[in-house]
Amino acid sequence: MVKISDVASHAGVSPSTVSYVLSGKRSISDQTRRRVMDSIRALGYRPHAGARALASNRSNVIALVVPLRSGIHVPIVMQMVIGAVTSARAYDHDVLLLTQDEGVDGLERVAGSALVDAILVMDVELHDVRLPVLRSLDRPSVLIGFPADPTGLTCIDWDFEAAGAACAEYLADLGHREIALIGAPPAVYERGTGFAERTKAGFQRAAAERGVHAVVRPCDPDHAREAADDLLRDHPGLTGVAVHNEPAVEPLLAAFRATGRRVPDDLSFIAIAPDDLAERLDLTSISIPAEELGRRSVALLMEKLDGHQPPGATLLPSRLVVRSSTPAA
Amino acid sequence: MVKISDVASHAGVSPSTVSYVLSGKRSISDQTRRRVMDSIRALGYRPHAGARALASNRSNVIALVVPLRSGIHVPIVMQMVIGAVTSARAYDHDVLLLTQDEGVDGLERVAGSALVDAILVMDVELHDVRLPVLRSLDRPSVLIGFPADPTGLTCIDWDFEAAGAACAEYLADLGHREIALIGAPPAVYERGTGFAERTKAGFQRAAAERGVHAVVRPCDPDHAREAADDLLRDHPGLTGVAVHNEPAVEPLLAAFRATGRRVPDDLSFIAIAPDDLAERLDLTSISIPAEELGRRSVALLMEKLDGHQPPGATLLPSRLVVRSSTPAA
DNA sequence: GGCACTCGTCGAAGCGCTTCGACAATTTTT
DNA sequence: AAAAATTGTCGAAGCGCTTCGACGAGTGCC
Repeated sequence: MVKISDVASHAGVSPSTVSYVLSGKRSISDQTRRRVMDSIRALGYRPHAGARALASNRSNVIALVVPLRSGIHVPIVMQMVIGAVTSARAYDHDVLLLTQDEGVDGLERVAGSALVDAILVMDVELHDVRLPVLRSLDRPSVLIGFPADPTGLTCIDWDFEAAGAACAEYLADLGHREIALIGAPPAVYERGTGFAERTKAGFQRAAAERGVHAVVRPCDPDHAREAADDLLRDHPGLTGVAVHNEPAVEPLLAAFRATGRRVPDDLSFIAIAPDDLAERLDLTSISIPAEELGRRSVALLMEKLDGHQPPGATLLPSRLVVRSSTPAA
Repeated sequence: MVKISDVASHAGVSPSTVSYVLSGKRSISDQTRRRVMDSIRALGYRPHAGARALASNRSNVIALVVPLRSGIHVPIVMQMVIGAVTSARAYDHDVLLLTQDEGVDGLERVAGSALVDAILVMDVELHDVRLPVLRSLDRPSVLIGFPADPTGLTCIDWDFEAAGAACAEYLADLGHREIALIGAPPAVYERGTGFAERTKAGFQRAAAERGVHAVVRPCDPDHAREAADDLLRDHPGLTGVAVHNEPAVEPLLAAFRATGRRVPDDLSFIAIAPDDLAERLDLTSISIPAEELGRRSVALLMEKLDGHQPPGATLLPSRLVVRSSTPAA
């Protein structure tokens, strides 16, 4: 293994000079810098990560805690992971993967042993047991999702309130007077992940502002037909539907079509869903930028590592993409 | 931060003794061990990962390279990842996530800097550019998937040959005389990932052995209807179908039903697919144990880290689960 | 009773890097 | 022209751990 002292001899300087060339923490003459860089390349030198971590008290690794629960949409998680890893690399950091079932111990382990410099937690719940630990840890963290009490924490999430509102506004602008939001399965509302409630609130607020009649109904993907039938029975004038429930999107489309409604002629259909799904089905949608969320969360983490204090709450706007499940404006 | 010398003073022993208690590399009296363990708990001591890596030349971290390509089934990847991470933790190791687009440089970086002790590569292709690097690296690696030339490498994958054969045999045993394997999109065969070919080979071999007429047809999920129509037109006597193409499973089912065939009465349908999909659609299937593949690959890696030489090739058997898309035996 | 072992523990060296203080040489300020 | 500040480099200390050799105390054997 080639070490820093090898590079130093080869370049005719001291090891500390090599270190300063690499870190840029002290000024180095151009000539010296070039000689050192040449030696590094010539010898194929790579700093030893452990030695570096020991001496600098920085591992340049962040932990990423991924959810395991069923009911989450795996491709979205994966996109966020990809975004986070890619972004971390851009900041010259690596990503250590933790699963949620390592729980509180896992966090304490990787933080306590200085394996990682910071922690990114995906899929935070309203009353997450990890919150107190994250607050007490000596390493910065960023949460994806908002807990009930985000005091002292840095959180980021999609702006579901705005997404819900955008659905209602768009449907209202199309001239619909009676619209519905079909949401997550009842269990999700009960677990209180928060996002389902926020979409609903936005939808209802915007509908009220526009003077449009709005109903909200949870929906289990396995009972899409039932949901569609119920809605149409109770609200015969229903002509605009927003769906915030990925697995239920296709069943719901099928269910509405089965009642004889044509989309978009008789029914405007808009989905809050990732782009790939919406594209495949050619649905007007509120896109959920998963990869960007991964990237942005890492950016926040890096700010904290740099000693800055980013805003405690970040809401990522989504944008409405018109496709063919709503009439052309 | 509490360090090993703090524990040592607290327990009234030398630091080296604490280290030996932790590593078990020298015998320690029960009494001393207990005192040391008590001090560790009392002080909340955690060995510094970097210091440990530096002194022991072992980071206790393995790299996991995940694929990014489109066309791979994300939930399966995630399951393998989960299996790998969980298993690694059982061996007291952590997992560093690399994306495939870090490529060769990424491997050299994490290996060269001693960030990781070993490397697990998912989704290896027939003529993968990373193969020479992996061979030349000074750290052990395990590949998930088989390249054209696996010399000097340790590889593991599902046994698709056996899966294909099992399909043909099962269909033959049910009495079908004319059967079909509907495979991956043409592009997959062209890329030469190998697994598609192996399934096909097993299917054809077993069919020949049973004296059953077998056809194989690639299939793009977006053209399922076409595939079904073609097959039925060219082979009117077709009564047994195996599908090795997850996204196409549902479209194909729909397509066959649209032709008037009832499953399983007129047509036996068997899928090579992960359990969750097969369960949801209640299909007889060859299950693909993704999480187990993750676990087993880590087990192989650990063997190599222990200085053993595991077999160069491991094929993971899959098992046939009868559900209601084939007639009860 | 002496010799050869084993057992349990300790001290010290060293893993490869960063960083602090020092210092000579140069540049800027007065 | 002298004093002060800046620049570029070096040496040495030290980050927290593992591991090697040493050694005293106990054990078994002839």
